Amino acid sequence: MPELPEVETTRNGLAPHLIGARINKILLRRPNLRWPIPVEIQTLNGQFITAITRRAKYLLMHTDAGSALWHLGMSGSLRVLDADVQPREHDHVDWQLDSGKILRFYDPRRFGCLMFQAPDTMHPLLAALGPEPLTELSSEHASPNLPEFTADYLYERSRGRSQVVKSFLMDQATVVGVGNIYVAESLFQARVKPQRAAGSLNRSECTRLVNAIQGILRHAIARGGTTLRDFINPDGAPGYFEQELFVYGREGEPCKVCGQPIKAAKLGPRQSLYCGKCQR
DNA sequence: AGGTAAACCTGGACGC
DNA sequence: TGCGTCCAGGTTTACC
Repeated sequence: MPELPEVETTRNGLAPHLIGARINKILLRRPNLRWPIPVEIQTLNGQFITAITRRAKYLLMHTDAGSALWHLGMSGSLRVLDADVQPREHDHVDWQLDSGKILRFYDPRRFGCLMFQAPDTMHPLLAALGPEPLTELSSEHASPNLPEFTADYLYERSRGRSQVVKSFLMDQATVVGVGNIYVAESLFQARVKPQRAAGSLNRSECTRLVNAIQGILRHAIARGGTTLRDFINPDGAPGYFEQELFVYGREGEPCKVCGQPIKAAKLGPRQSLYCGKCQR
């Protein structure tokens, strides 16, 4: 489901409810999501949540005794509810808080995860991630020696790569947070065809791509993310960015810039939407 | 080492 | 109405 803007929207919605709250009980309705939920997660019982941060598409909830590391996968969502709200099917995890609220994780496809990160360590899942695209939102959990996400960085990193630029940008080792929606929108705005080889990008195209990725992610965050199917923020509101999509989900519809029908191609296993006239 | 395919899951949309 | 097929916002793992 969620790309960086949806995870950031979730973080923004959760923070006022969670920061300073005490975790009274962690209820697991099943032992595993994508992976087994480690028993150490119960270390967080009785702890106070001191901060909630995001690294790539992961959310981290911190306490003095360690941190919870969440990923929402394709269909996961986190909401804060009154404690008497009955769980639905696929409501897999509840945290009961001293405020009388519960933090509830819902994830039908179970591609999400809940892991434990010990104090002053970095979970292996975070180790190979590339730079954050938005410097103003870069978390302190990124390795200090990561490069900045700039046109120079993108240009140098793409040299010699035969991989299509769309897959290259979705690779979380290149830049984090960009998934299938926002890569399509960014490539459109930068006027770059998704099937181009990454190594064929010139400096000016790298500049356009960095600007497009940053601008679109910022704009989507300001809109509360994109709601397709069932994304809602922790307070139950949808995102409003889908009204501003130029190519994603618009196969056959006229390009909002030139009027040509939007095309679809399979790149790797995934659908890629683009305009054959505007993107070169 | 880089690149690709398969794997993990469920639910909804579609065609017959 | 029912069943089979395909598709979906992600990422790891196993292979060439």
